[in-house]
Amino acid sequence: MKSEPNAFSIDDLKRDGSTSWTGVRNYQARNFMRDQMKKGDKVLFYHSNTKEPGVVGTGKVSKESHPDHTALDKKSAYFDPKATQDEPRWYLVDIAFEKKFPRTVTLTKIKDTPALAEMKIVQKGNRLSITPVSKKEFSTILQLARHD
DNA sequence: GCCAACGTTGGC
DNA sequence: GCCAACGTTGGC
Repeated sequence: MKSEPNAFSIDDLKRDGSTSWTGVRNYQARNFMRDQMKKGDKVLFYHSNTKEPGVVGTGKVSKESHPDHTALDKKSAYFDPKATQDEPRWYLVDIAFEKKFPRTVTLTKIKDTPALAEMKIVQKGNRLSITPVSKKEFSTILQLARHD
């Protein structure tokens, strides 16, 4: 799951303990949260649009799919006039903090790691903010977080 | 700040 | 239903 650290960083998640993943307004990303992500599933927390983009830690799904209330809030930057109480249109999951890596597993590092060549994040033009990660990829990232 | 790669919108 | 125009993402 990508987040811009300016908006919400791994440190924010650590501070808050958990968060509702608000603001996703892309159908594919929404569908992953609504249909695929189950309680207890682990997630990689990725910092995008920053000096050193990469995976900075892990979290886990603490609450499965429920409506993203910010879509109904006129004052929210994420307000969507097409969303209603009955048809919320946008869904999210809650993510609990697990750990922050001692160092970032950078996008550069990921690109240099053959075992991670299939990760969606390194594939050309992939701008999706939420993408599935295989168990193998997940454990490879954890290893890279421990040593080079 | 640039720009490639998308996704969405809306006229037709 | 097509597709041009527009907006956004996100690495560099």
